[in-house]
Parts: sequence; C-alpha cells; structure tokens
Amino acid sequence: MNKRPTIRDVAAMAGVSVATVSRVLSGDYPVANATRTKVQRAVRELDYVVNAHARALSGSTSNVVALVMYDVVTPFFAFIASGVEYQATESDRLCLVCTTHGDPDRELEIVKLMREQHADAVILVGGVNMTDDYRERMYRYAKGLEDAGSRLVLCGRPSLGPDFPAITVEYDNAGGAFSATSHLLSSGHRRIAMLGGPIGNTTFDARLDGYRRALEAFRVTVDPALITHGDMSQDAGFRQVQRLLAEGVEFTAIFAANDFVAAGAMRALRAAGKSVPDDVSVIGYDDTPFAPELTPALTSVHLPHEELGRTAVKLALQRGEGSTRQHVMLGTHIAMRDSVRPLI
Amino acid sequence: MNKRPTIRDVAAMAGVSVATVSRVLSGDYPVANATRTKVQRAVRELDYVVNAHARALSGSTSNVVALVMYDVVTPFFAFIASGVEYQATESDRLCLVCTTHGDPDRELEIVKLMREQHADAVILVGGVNMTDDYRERMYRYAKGLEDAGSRLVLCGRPSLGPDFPAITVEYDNAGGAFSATSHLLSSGHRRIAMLGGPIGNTTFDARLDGYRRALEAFRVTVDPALITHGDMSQDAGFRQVQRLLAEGVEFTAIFAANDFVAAGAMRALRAAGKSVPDDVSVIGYDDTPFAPELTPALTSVHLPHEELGRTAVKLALQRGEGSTRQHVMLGTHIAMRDSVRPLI
DNA sequence: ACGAGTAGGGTAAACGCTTTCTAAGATCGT
DNA sequence: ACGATCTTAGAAAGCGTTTACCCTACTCGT
Repeated sequence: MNKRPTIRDVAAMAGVSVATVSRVLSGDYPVANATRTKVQRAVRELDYVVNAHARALSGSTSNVVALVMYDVVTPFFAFIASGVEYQATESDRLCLVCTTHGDPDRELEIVKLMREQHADAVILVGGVNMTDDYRERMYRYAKGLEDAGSRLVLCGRPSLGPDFPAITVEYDNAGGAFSATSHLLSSGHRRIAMLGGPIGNTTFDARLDGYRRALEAFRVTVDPALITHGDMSQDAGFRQVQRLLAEGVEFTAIFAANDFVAAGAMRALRAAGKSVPDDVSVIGYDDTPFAPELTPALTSVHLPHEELGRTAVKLALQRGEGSTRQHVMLGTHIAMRDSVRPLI
Repeated sequence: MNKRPTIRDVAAMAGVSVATVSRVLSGDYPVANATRTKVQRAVRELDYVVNAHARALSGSTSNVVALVMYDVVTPFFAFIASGVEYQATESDRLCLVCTTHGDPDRELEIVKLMREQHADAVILVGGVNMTDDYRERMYRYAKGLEDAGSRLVLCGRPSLGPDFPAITVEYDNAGGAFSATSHLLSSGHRRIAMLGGPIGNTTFDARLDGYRRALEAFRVTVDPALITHGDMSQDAGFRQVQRLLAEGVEFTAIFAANDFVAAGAMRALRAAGKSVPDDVSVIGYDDTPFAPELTPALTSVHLPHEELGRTAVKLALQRGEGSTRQHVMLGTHIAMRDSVRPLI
C-alpha cells in the first residue's frame, strides 16, 4: 500500500512550488499553460487528490451540507432528503445525513458535531413541539452554528420570527388541509372526521387548523367528537376509526393527518364492512408513493417534498446581505384519486 | 458574531497548555483531576467545540462513513441507508450520503471525493452490470481508497473474488428467488411467469437463476415464453403482464423481480378482469413497506435491508488481520400474505 | 529608452489540532 | 536519605493545504 501523495510530491515531480500546484488545482490564479500542463500530468501520474481536511482547515469552507431528520425511510423525509442531496451535489457539496428519531439529546449532539464539521448549512427537517424549551434550544443552536459559519435552516417547520437567525422553508400545511377539507365539503360532506396527529406538533396542529377554518368557511360547526388524535402510524388510523365506529359517531368522510393514518383508516372501514368511497370518503396528506396503490387509490394532499429540500440548500448557500433569515412558503395541491365521492 | 474559540483560547483560560486541553478532550492520557476540571469549565464557558478538520488532519481518521447508492427514496436503498446510518452513529461516525442514479461518471467522481475526505469506509450499494469495465473500475477504486486508508464495501452486490481488496455483504438473491418459486410450485403452480429486471444486472440475474433452479428442482421445464424483462418499475410490470396476456401465454402464477413490478402486474391483471389470487397468484421481492397495503396484500421475499447496512459498517470499521476482504451473505425469508393461493 | 503595469511563480506564515519528546515534582523502596 | 519510578504537564514538530506578500521579467505607452 503506497502512502498517498501530497501536494509536495506533485510539486516535486512537476518541478514547481506547492503554491503553483495549489493554484493550478483551484484555477483562480493565472498560471502559464506549460506549467499547468506539467502540474496536471504530475497529478495524473501520482493519482493525487487533495486532502479535504487540510483544505477545509486552511481555507474556511468544508463544502458539506448537513441534513438532520427524524428518520431516513419515511417517505416524507426520504423525498426531502432526495431534494437536499440533489441540490447539494448541484452546488458541489457533500451531504451528511443524521437522524434523531425524535430525541432532543441526539439532536443537540448532532448540532455539536456539525459545528465541529463546519458544515456550510444545517437543515433541520420536520414538525416539532413548539415549546419554550424548543425555542431556547433553537436559539442556542443558531448562535453556535453562526459562530461556526454555518447557516441554520428550518425545513417543514414554522419560522421562529423574522429576527431569528435562521432560514425557514415551509410548505402550506394549513392551506393544504383547508383545500382537502373544502374538497370534501364541496362534495357535500358535512360530518367529516379529522384523524389528527400528536397534539402540539406544529405540522399536525396546522393541519387541524386548516380543517377547522374550512369548516367555518362553509358555516359548518366543528364537532369535537369528530376530532381524534394519535401518532402518525397506520395502527393509529386503524384504532381511531375503530373507536369512532364503536362510539357510534356518525361521519361520511375522513380527513387523515397523513397517508399512513389514512391507510389504517381505510383498513378499519373495510374491516367494519364499510366501503370506501361508497359509504365513507377518505383523504390523506403527504401524497406518499403508495397512495395511488391503495384500493381505492387514495386522494391526498401533495407536498413539494423535493423542492422543499432543494430550496433549503439553495437559500442556505446563497451569500449576500439578508440571506441569513429568509422565509419561504411553498404551496400544495390535491392529488385527486378514487377515495372521495360526492354525497348525493 | 464571535469568532469561534480555538484550543489555545481554552488553554489560556484554563491556564494550561494546549497539549493538556487536547488530552483532557480525548481522555486517553492521565490528567490530574483538578486540571481536568479547570479545562472542562473553560470549555463550557467558551462553548468550545473541536475543529473536526484540524483533528482529522492531525490524527488520521475522519470518522466519516460514505454511502453511495442509486437513489435515496427507493425503499430498498432507504432501508439499507437506515441500517448504515444506525450503525455509523453507533460507532461514533458521521454518514455521508451520495447518489449516482446509475451514472458511472458520477460514481467515479464520488469515489474521488471520498478519497479527498478520507472516509473510513465507502459503501457501494446495489446490483450492477458485471462487465469487464466494471471490474476494472472497481479495481481502480479499491486501490485509490486503500491508499487513502478507506475500506471499500460492496453491499448487495456480488463479491469480486477472495483476492479483491474489498468487503462484501450480500443477501441471498438466488436463494430468495428459489424459495419464492418453490413456494408457488409446492402450491401446485406449474406455469409460473417470471417478470425479470434488466438483463445483465447481477441482482435480477440472480433472481432469475433462483427461479430456474427451483423449476429444475421440481422437474418442471423452463419455458422461455414465461420469462420477460423490463426495468424495475411498476409500469414495466404492467406492460409485461399485458403483453403476456395479449400473446395468449398461459400462466397461473407470477414471480416478479420486485414489489414494484408485482404491483404493476396486479394492476394489469385486475384491468384484464383476472382476480389475484383466485385466477393468478403473485409473489414479489424486497418486501417493500407497501406490500402489505396492496389489495390483496402481497406475498414477498423479505430482505434484511437494515442488517445489510449495519453489517457493512460493522465489518468495515473492524480492524485487524484479514478484515479487509471478508464476505458475508445474509439470508432471506418469505413474508406470506394473501396474493398466493394453492392451485386445486 | 524608461517607468508603470501585469503575468507568473516562489517563500513562508497561518489554519487548529495531536503526539512525541522532555522534564519537573511526587512517591517509593531500601 | 537517595536514586528509581510514576505521574503530570509543557514545548514543539508535524499534518497538507491556502494565501498574503514579495520578487522577477516582460509588455507597453509615450
């Protein structure tokens, strides 16, 4: 095993100084053609590659973007990751991926690691519980990262205010829920069950809010009995519908917190001998890839997942005045399929 | 914005030398308790974090594991990534994720980047076209990475031989296909269509091979008319079944290259008025999360995705003699669900 | 023909750590 | 009480780049 060559070896072989080699490699300084050629040949000959750490230490950017999310397999996160990865390589950056599984300690640990790494951007993805503790934590993160020269990006979670030193890239959670609910309402449904997510989570609170606002816009009173909560799993959807049925709550449509919950709901409905969409219409959220594969194909609120990720990176990497605290909100739309039917 | 503190600042504040600070931080050298406390207080006071690049430059490990795959959203890859990420953080490593989308140039580029980064391990995931060009490319990669002190891991693709300087972690593709096909055969099916993947891809060739071997084991002659090829998409599955039907090829069961293809096949069957599993049994591969959500729930070959990822990292990080060219093969099993029915 | 300007390239000082080498006290056996 | 041994800590030499600074040799305009 050969020791890997350094820039000095290249310089020696090419018969120039290390400064010249460095200049040829970064290409931002005039170098005579003959010299450039000699250096390039030496590089090829030795199969030389720069040492990224030395470069990062000397220069000051690490060319790394960090992505911090709940997990890596949930389609919601996977698609955002896809967008981030895409834009990162587009911008000649590498992409570090970390998962928290919801553990704040792990999150703290990761932010520390990213400060160590001098990541150009740290992108925190997904809804949260908006507590004072959370705000304070974020403030500490923002400070630490700023000192390390990193941009903090909140992706798919609300802004912490225009004064907060972070970029925010969200999508219109409440708006999507409003559309979805309105879609059911204008199809004639009035008894619409809302299978919510965990209480306090910004994402699901916003979806619930959109639901409420749509009902109000249609002058339908919000019946608390129709609103349930659970985690975001299929099982949760299943059980919530089971309970609703057991309690004899009447409804002709369901708006689910996300597609997993919707899938569980449809399963419970089927188990109870109810047909979707003949007896009950169902609409989901996130437009997960399996939505069109369900029977019936699930109508769902489509999110610009990948664009969310791409935008996060793009904004974080863009330099210049005021670029540290932008706020963008992306729109959603309904992907209409077969799980909703007008009430006659 | 404060400049971030360095180890010298900590040393100054604690009234000790930088060497002592370094030793307190790495904790592998005896330091008096009083001194340790002083240093730790200074660290907390200044909110100091080490500079990972300086550390990597000085020491010689970067504590980074790189994952190179086709994409990030396909469940097959996402679950492997999940395992890699898990084991990486377990081993105090960060996880760099790169995608190739099948582009060899991009792959080359990534390997170069990983040499620059001194990644502890570079994990290449997924099936490939086993050409001479490929072997040669891998050999170059292995050389370059070895010189950079990185381990090369081939994950979910065949070994390049015991002399090749890489670790291989595969799962039993042919074995899984053998089991799946045997399952259909022992349910009485004899006319089993095989909806294959792209020709030449190691993964799908192996699955096809397992199919063949199972038929032979049951003394059923392999009918080429029953074997089709396509990419691994749902559309491909749909079209392949459509064509089979149009050509009047008779079959009572389908073994699909993967679950996407199986989903497409079921759709085509339904479109043609055939019932699954009453008219045709279907079995998929990969046991994707949506498999149980299909109607009927899809029987599929379950892969140890996460374990594959975890094992890749574990082997790559384990030091010692002979640890650079191990080869492990993980087993598969059939997840039985509702898409297969015995032929009476 | 001459000073200004520019292209091309070398020298050496950072960058922020780890680690080897060295040395001063403290502790101990005899 | 005195060398030997241990513990603890500092000085300084890298690690492999980038870049500020400096210098030389041309090219021009006049």
